[in-house]
Amino acid sequence: MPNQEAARIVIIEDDKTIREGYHYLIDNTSPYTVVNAYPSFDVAKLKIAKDNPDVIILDIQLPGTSGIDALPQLKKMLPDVYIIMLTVYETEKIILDALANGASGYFTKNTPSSKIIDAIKEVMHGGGPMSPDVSKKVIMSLQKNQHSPLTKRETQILELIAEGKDRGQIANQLFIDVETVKTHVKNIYIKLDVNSKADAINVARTNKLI
Amino acid sequence: MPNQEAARIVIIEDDKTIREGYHYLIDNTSPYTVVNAYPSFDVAKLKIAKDNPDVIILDIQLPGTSGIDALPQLKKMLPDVYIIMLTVYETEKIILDALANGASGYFTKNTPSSKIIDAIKEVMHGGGPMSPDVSKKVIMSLQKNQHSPLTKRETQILELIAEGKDRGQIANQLFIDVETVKTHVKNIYIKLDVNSKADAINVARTNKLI
DNA sequence: AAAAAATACCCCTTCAGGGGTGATTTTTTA
DNA sequence: TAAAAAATCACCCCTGAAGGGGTATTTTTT
Repeated sequence: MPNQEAARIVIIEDDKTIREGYHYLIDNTSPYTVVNAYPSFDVAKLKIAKDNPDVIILDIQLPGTSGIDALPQLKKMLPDVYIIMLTVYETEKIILDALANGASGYFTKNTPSSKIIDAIKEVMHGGGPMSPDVSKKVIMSLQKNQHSPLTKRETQILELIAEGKDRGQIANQLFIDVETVKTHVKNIYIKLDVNSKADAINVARTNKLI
Repeated sequence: MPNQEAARIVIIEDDKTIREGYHYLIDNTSPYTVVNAYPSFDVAKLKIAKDNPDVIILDIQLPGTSGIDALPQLKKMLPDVYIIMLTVYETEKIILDALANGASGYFTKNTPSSKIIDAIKEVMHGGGPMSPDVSKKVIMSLQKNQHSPLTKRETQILELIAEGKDRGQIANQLFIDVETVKTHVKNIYIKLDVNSKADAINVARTNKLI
C-alpha cells in the first residue's frame, strides 16, 4: 500500500479549465500531489507508467481513445491504480460498463469539486465512492421488477432453471412430478414469449424478474 | 412528491441506544420529523401504514422478521417509501439482496451519524446513498474477472451461448462450422468443469468471466 | 360460482452433450 | 529462430433431455 497521505494523482481530462481547476484544487487544498495532467489518453499512455500514479481521475469523453476504452489499457499498465471516472454521461449502461471494466468510483460533473478530494481519500482507503445520482442508477440496475407476469411457482421454477437444474432435479426439490414441471415451463415460455431455457433466463434477467 | 423539507421518518431498530440516538439526532439537527420508532418489524407493521413515512431507517438484524424479509412487505404496504438499510452486516450477498429487494440506500453502522441526515436528503432527491465500504462491495460485484481460463474465442462463444444462441446460430455468426462450435463448447466445459450450457453460464457469471 | 393456479399424463421430434480422432494455424518460449 | 504449446478448426456415432402438441383434475383465489 502506498503512502495514503501523499498519494500521486494523474488527471486525464480534455477540458483545460476543468483539468487545471482540479490540478490547482488538489495541489493546494489536499495532501495529494498531481504528478501530471493530460488532455487525452493517447498522450497520457506514453508517459503515465513513469508517473506511477496511485489514483487516476479519468474523463469519459476524451478526443481519440475514450475513457471507457482507456480503462482496460490503464489497468494493464498499472494493475493497482485506482481510477475515478468523471463525466457528464450518466446512462446506466455507460456507468455499469465503466465499473465492470475496473473503475473504482464514478462521479458526474455536477459534483462539488471538494467531493473529489473526499473520493481520492475513500479509494485510497478501499472505498468505492460514487455521486448520489450514479449510485442511484447502480442500485436501480440491481432492483427486481415488482410486476412480474409469472406466478410464484413459475418464478420459483425459473430461478431453479437459471441455476442450471434440470426437470428431474426441479421436480425432486419441489416434491412435484416431472410432468408438472414441464407444464409450468411451458406456461413460462408462453408468458415470456420464448422457447428455450436460455431465452427464458435472458428475458427474465433483462426484465429483472429473477 | 411529498414535502422534501419536512419528510416523515420512521426508525426500525432493536438497539434502544441507537434507536433513541437517531430519533433525537434527526428531530433536533435536521428539518425532518421522526413520526415513530419501533424495536422490531413485527411491532412496526401494525401501525406503520398510519405513520405514512417518506423514509424508513431499517436495521437488518431485528428480533423476529429480519430487515431483509421486512423489505418486500414494507414495499407492499408503502410502495413509494424510501428505505435506508443500517446494519453491521456487509457481506456482498446481504447488501445485494437488500438492494435487489427495494432498499434505496445502505449504510454500515460505523457510518458517522451525521451522514444519515445527508442520506435522508439524498433519497428524498432521488439519490441512492451508500457508505464507501458498501459501494465498494457493490462495485466489486459489477467488475469482471481479468484472469479468465478461457481463450478469446471460447469467451466469445460462451457469451453467445449466454445470449441464448444455439450451435447453428453461433456457427453462422462466427463463420465457422457447427462442429467447430461443438469442439469449443466441449473445451469450455472441461475448463469450467461443467457439463451443460446452464452450468457453464452460471460458473462464468459467478466468476465474472462474462 | 368463476377464474386462476398448480397438478399430472401421453406422443413425437429436435438438439445438446459424451465419446473419440486428427489437421491447421497462431502464439509462446526456450 | 526453431520447437513446443495453445488455439482453432473439422468430422462421426450415439443417447438422453428439452421442447411442441394436446388433455384433464384438483386446489386456491377472487
